[in-house]
Amino acid sequence: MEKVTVNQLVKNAENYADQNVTLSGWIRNNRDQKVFGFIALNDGTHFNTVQIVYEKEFLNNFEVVAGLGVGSAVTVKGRLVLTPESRQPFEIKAGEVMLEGASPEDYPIQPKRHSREFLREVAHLRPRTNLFTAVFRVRSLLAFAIHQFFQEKGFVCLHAPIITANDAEGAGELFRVTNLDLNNLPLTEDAKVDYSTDFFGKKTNLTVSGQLEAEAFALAFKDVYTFGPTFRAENSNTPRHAAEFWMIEPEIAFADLNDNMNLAEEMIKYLINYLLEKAEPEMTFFSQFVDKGLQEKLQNIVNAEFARISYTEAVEYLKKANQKFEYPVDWGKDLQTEHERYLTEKVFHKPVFVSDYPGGIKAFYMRLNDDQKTVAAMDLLVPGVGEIIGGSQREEREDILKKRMTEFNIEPEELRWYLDLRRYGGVKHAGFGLGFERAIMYFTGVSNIRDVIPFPRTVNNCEF
RNA sequence: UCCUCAGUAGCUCAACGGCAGAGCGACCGGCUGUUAACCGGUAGGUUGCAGGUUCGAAUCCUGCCUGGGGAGCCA
Repeated sequence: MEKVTVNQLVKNAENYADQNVTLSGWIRNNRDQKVFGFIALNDGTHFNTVQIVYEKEFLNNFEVVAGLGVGSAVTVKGRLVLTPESRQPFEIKAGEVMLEGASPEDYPIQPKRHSREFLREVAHLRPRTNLFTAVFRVRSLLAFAIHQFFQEKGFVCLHAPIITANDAEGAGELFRVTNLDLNNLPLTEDAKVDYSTDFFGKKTNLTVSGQLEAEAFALAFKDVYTFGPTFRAENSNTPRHAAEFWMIEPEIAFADLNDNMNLAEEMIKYLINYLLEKAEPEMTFFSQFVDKGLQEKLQNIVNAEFARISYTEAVEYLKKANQKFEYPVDWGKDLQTEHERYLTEKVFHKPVFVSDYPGGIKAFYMRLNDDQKTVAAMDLLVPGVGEIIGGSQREEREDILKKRMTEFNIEPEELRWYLDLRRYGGVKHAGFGLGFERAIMYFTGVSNIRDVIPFPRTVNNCEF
């Protein structure tokens, strides 16, 4: 008898009609009556469950099976029957139901709606629910799609270091990496911690970005990307921030900000198309129960051209908006969340690139424009989630870069190797960072980052 | 970190100064096609923690803890 998965059955039910099959999975729901019952079985290979029909007449352990609780693992042998008249296209008439692992009555997941907050407390069990089975399959598919997109275009993937001594990026608070005895710290003569005796002989931390390393590789391979974990020790308490998250950071040489935006737009559309095609049941589920009409919205985004405006134009839009903002709009000040939301949700109703921000509010490595006031930066804002991409053309002129570093209180000698990239065959290049989780949120409609990370790490929370 | 709302049965919530309740889930029973099944019954509580006000506190006050939402930081 053939061992099959739910995925195989759903996709080729006709081929298995009236055949005997064996499948193993977990019980999502079990409804018994006097002499027969129904099990909704999910084996993890497909979003759907398969209905198992069991009858007292054909089972030697009917009472045991009828008493099996939600969450129990079973192996079922039975005949596949097409049921085109019923709600499900086919079902399994069980000849044998073998218990693999029982699930007692205190199993926390019930056949009913649970709050996201409760399910976060049972993060080890929540992948067995409809919502999370869908979210995490999409996360897996999306990770693959990202590699496929860049590999198809000939990009080289590099694994940027996770431990780094770069202390000069200014991208937020850092997690210190050390193996010093914290209860007995070695001190220097002036009573500071003596890092020279630490593992690396210097102060080190977890990476906040692989960009600087990616630039080095872009100036060898031309087009590269990183895809890895990133760590920020910010005390951020929002549905969009986590202490550990993943980023995709492409970096392209002989390219400017416009090439950069073209790449970002092409990538977003590729990823959406991939999900609409490869995650049909999951996307339909999100569209029905998480974010009404999601599929149609995403389809529209694929067909639309993303809006592109400069920061200066954005400020003009905001100033003539007949809407009261809590924070005043003024050229030179950073855009607030309410401003970004207005632009993408009220003005354009689609993703919008905002580019060429004032130099004072952006990072030191962004290329100074000819106006001497703005830098070649770009953010991609999307409805609902806000900023999912931040990028720029990098400053390739060593003298200007040095000057910018000084303005940001960064000692150029600390990033000697980074300046070398400009000294030896330096060319114009650009790149961006895509927040992987924010992309998942945008594509699924799930509004809290804690619900798109298997075991999320946030302030005061490192369970599991 | 700041602002704001909430914490009552396993889950979702009601009771808002006077006997702590419902729906769902669980358990027991019934039901010959159910599908978040249905019908009947049973069990289940230190009302987040500590203190205070009151004859009396889930309810009012203070502090703390935890969670949600908003803001900042950003991806």
